[in-house]
Amino acid sequence: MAAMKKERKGDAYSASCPARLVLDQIGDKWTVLILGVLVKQPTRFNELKRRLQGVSQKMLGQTLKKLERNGLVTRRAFATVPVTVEYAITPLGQTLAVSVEALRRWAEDNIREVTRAQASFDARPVASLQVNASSSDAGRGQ
Amino acid sequence: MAAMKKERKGDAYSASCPARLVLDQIGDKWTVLILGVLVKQPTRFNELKRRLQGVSQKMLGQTLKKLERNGLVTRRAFATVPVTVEYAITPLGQTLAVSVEALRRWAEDNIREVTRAQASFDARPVASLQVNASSSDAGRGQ
DNA sequence: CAGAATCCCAGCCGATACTG
DNA sequence: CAGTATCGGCTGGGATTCTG
Repeated sequence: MAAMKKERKGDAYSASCPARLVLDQIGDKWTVLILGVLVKQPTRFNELKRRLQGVSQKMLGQTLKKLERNGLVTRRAFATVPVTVEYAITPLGQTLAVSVEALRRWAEDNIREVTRAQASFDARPVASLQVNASSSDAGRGQ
Repeated sequence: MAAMKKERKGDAYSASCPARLVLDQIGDKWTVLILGVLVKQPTRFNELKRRLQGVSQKMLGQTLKKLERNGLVTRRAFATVPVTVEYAITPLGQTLAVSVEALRRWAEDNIREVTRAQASFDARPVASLQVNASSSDAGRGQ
């Protein structure tokens, strides 16, 4: 019981690092957006679906369940005529949302510079790549 | 494999939000770990591979190239006998690393609470679901 | 040593259909 | 309204092989 899990060599880094936990949670396509809505106010399922244009029921439900399981959002069901369910962010979820917000700010502050770097990268000659190619091919780098 | 730029109406939310940019960059399996190594000191390819136990050459090279393209790391090649290549984090990359570090701290600070939430979630009765009856479950009301 | 190219599987995610 | 279940495409990513 007191024994700690010794990690396998292959997955060691990932599994042992708590950072994995966060990235597995927010790394997907919708979590951050959902959090972004819920941090403002509690929201019902379909309302959420409406706000996150493009999300499927499956992914919305799946992501919400994951968030709920991790204690980041709560689910409250009301026994109204057509069932009503409201999702709300938890205090724990709010603290996460803050860190995520920092990331979003970073993106907004630096998107210009990143875009510039990309353009610069894409524009360069790709030196030291096949010089005597079989066919005359300028091979545009990815 | 080829990177195609294609606008789709379904991805509008994602594409328009700069937050997507960050998550697309750090949401993968290795970026954060690579950044974690490079933020301490410049590192060669195989040294990097050694530190990130479990990464494949493909993913390491791919991820490094993406980081380089986004201006987060630099690549310097030395014309030594067996070629030597050193990767280093850029100032821009360092600012990102700071935000990522915040996320990592969040994870470390809250992993206990998340784990507890998960256990609590997994232990609850799940009303109106068929019982598989493999072993008696003490339904803890929540 | 550094990296590109290929094969292939697991999982994410969307579209659709069904339930309560 | 609020989900769940299933099928299928796409892609992330690991193992392997080849080059300079």
